[in-house]
Amino acid sequence: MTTTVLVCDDSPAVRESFRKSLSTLSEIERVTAAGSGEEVLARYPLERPDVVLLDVQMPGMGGVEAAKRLVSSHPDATIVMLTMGEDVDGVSEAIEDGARGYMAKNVSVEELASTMTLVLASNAELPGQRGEINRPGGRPPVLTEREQQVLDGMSRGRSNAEIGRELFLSEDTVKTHARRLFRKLGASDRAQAVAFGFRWSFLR
Amino acid sequence: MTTTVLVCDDSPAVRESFRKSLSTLSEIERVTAAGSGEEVLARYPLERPDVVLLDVQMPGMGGVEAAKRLVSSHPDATIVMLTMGEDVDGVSEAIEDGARGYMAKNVSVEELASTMTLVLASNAELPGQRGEINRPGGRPPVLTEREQQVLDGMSRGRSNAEIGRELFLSEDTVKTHARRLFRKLGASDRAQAVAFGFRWSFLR
DNA sequence: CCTAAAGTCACCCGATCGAGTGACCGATAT
DNA sequence: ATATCGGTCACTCGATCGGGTGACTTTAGG
Repeated sequence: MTTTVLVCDDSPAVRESFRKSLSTLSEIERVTAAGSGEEVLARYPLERPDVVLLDVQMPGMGGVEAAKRLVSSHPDATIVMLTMGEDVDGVSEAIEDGARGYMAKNVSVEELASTMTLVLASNAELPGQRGEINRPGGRPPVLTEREQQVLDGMSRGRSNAEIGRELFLSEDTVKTHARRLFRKLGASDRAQAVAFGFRWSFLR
Repeated sequence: MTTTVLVCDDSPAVRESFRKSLSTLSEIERVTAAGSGEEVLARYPLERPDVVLLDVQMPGMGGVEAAKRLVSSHPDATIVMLTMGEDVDGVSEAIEDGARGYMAKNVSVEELASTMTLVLASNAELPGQRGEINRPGGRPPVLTEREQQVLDGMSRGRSNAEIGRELFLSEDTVKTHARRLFRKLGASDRAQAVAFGFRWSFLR
């Protein structure tokens, strides 16, 4: 399954503890560790772990803030909060912001295993394969020929004017198709449109 | 193999003739037809045929000009020029511009078959799989962590300022990483950078 | 029959981008 | 010992982008 986990806690002891426990689980392929919320935000896009275990209380950016920012930049991130026990308020806030669950730091290996299984199972409700996960929700949008041609031009680094020249259209017309394309894909700019184009297999 | 061919000739009779002949070849999956150079340029990005058969002499945009424009926008296109026999000058010009070969319009089915086999075989010298073909030449560039993070942000539709906020960097710093990223990928803007990101598997 | 969708083109406007340049720092390589 | 590379930040400038709006036409659908 190549399941990877990113553990974040300011205490090296806790990180090592989780790393060791997680390594004993057969479904976990790789475990990496971070010591701060900032580090999590920096590493997430590089490692793209399947699950992030995030301590609630940390110096600097707390786990709740880190969860919030992580969710806003990566809505598909799977986050499980770690708590010592008494910060119920922070946990519930993080869960409202998108964390999938919580767990006490002093869990047994058995509890850890069942929690991870549960979280990964709920992941399995999603399309499943990596690459499917990044797809925006809902059914694939239907693009017109023009929209596909414009998207294709964008992916080749062409400006709207250049695309117009290639397709024998005015730049303004290209912009109209581009605007409709963005709406259909839910993209905010051409870079994101190209990304969605690949994820929906409009581009190769 | 799902090999597809796009035939372009201003004469419907010639188009139909090639369509029929090509259909008898087992390695050809699908044949589509166009009646002008403009149509070829418009349809290519939509159909992405494996081979384009292009008549040299056509009203409006000639086959040579069409080949030139097609190659400039799609360097990986495989083009075979079709000639009645006397336009050697145009054929050689098209070949210099990127066409893979030429063929007389009155070829027998056997000659057609051997030419297609040859062209498809020389295609096989390339990486092979669709999706590999679109990769820029050379070895995959080595991106730094920052460059990957910036690329990731771009694929999510973030502006440079937003990426800066996510990574705790100034917008100017993000722009510097973006510029270096473009250089390494050979991209002219963020949309193309994202496209290359997917093709090099930096993005998913 | 009329509406909706797609295609075409135009004008305005503020935000963003990308190029170019220069600079300082630390680590690594030569 | 010095050069290179990656990371950081700043400033300028012209080009491009994306939003908003409106309008005309054709085709398809209800």
